[in-house]
Amino acid sequence: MGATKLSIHTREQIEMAQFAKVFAHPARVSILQYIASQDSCICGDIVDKVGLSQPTISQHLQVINAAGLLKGSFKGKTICYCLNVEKFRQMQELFNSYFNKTVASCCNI
Amino acid sequence: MGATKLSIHTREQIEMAQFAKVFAHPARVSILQYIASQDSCICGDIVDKVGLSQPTISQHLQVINAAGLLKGSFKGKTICYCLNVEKFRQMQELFNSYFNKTVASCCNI
DNA sequence: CTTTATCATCGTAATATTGCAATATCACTT
DNA sequence: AAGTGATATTGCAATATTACGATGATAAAG
Repeated sequence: MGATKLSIHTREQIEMAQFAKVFAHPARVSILQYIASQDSCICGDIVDKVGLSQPTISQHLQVINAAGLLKGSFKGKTICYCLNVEKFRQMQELFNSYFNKTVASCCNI
Repeated sequence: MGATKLSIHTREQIEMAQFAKVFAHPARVSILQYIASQDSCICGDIVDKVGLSQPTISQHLQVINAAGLLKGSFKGKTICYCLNVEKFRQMQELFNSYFNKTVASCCNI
């Protein structure tokens, strides 16, 4: 065993986990910060900025992209990585909604 | 090789990742929802509710606890797992702050 | 003091993640 | 067509995570 049991969880719980996984590594937190901080979505600079090798950055970008949080043109010499702001906002809503629901009632010891 | 490089990241990025890791597994999302939904912080029922073995639930609880999100009396027959609402709110603030900062400026393609 | 119920811990197997070197790909230039 | 620069893919080693059975610890009940 070692693989996550998905069948016992709800679609919402799995979705939360998938989004959270994006931020569950400091490199990806850093990458997203950098992408958003640049008006002109520079790409290869992420490698220099974050301090990991190019293949490793590429791998992290795939994880972020798989969650639908990236947007832009992915072909050509200079690839433009942009934030998918719409998706990002949706995710923010999901987190906030979950957080607010969770903080509902609790025994106060 | 396998372990996360921590030295190249900021304290904030690492903190974000640590909190996000809590929600990066559907079982922990489910556990937190359950704990918060019960006024009386019942404990062993989590095992029945979530559908994983008792040791596995215990392991997940440790991860949540390590992030400081749990509170209560941890001794005796009936252990009372409660949400650390204060810490939870702090975390929510951290996420919201990060999200809002990140959605700042981006090329619009 | 023994039993019982409730959790935690240990040990272990299966799988996933992280990171990099080497290599491939792909578009543009010359 | 060959070269160049930028990114993706592959393959591998090291480590982390997930899950569970077995066992240990502890408090309440008998």
